[in-house]
Amino acid sequence: MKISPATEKYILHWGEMGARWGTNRTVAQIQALLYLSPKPLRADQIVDLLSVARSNVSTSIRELQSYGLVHMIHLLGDRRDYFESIDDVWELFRVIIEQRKQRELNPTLTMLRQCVSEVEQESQTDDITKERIRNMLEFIDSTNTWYEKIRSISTSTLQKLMKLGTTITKLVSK
Amino acid sequence: MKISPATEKYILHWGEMGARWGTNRTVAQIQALLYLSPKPLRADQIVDLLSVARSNVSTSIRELQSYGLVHMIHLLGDRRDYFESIDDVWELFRVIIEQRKQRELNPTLTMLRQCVSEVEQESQTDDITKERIRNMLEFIDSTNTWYEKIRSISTSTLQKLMKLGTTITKLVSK
DNA sequence: CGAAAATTTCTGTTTAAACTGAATAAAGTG
DNA sequence: CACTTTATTCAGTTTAAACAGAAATTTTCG
Repeated sequence: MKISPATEKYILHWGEMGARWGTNRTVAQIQALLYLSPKPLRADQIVDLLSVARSNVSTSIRELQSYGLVHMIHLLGDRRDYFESIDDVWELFRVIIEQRKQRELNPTLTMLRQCVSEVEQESQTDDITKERIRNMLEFIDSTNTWYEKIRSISTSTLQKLMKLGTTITKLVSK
Repeated sequence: MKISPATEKYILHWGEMGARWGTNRTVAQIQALLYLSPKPLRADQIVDLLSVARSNVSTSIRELQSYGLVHMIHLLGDRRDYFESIDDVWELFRVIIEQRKQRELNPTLTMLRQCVSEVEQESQTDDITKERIRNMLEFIDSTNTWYEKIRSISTSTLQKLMKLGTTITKLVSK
């Protein structure tokens, strides 16, 4: 089992991108590797393929599992853990959206609600500032409900929606 | 000029969140401060309000300007630079979307297209792997065109769209 | 129950980015 | 055209996260 040039390029790029999102390079590389792999992989195989420490693989996989992007499976007569990534890109998308909601939107919503209520008491705070906080709350709130809707939409509907384009605009604008 | 408890909470939270996205704490804090500020601020005021080094403010503002989130303005008879953030949340959203497209989607699209073409030559690569790369390309491609559409939609239409909910689903599913 | 295999936890090291303060440069002003 | 104010660049320091390797733990099986 070896990594081909094209798959290596994919994995390396994914690793760089992972750093832009919340995670680190190794976590993203492992996800990419598992996504591309036609069969589930063991931790020691990942160690060989990506040349990272066994301990690093262990913690990275845990992180991926906590995101719900990677699952552990077992084979009969083999007590070692095997791992596979979600392979449906639209399902991947849904899971990531859900995670971002949990880790970013929800805490921000809580904070903004507190700010809106606290800032009302503050006579020293400018009205414009108060309104901006309210506006941001309203926006994040919209984003939040949007996320919730996305999650519940079927893949085929999602596909159609994203490709629909400005057709939708006409339906809404009037 | 001072920061109130509620606005401080906002700024600190925003700083933490910024770290989850591409940027660092200070950059995000400055954006939050400028967003909340009813008047444009000078770099030295930001230094005082956030207690960071002058040089740090300089580089952070440059980053924010490069994103298109913050603009420099001048007042008559005052040669110092003043800065203000985009204050319309929907416009903020549009600008951020555009940036993410530029910095993440476009390079990834390029990489994926290369991978798809290169992987065809690779007889050692499993068909499943090849298909997964194609699927990812198709997905990122959809996301890309979706981004482009979002950018061109007016704020009021966007607001309606996001609040619409599953009504849309019915229109599409048949 | 003890040995072997497999995995996780822990500690110390490495690495990369963020940040500061000083030095430099640029832009007005008297 | 010196002098002051303001802004940027640069070099070194700090900080935080990623990572490796060793130690410890857990699991499985004879």
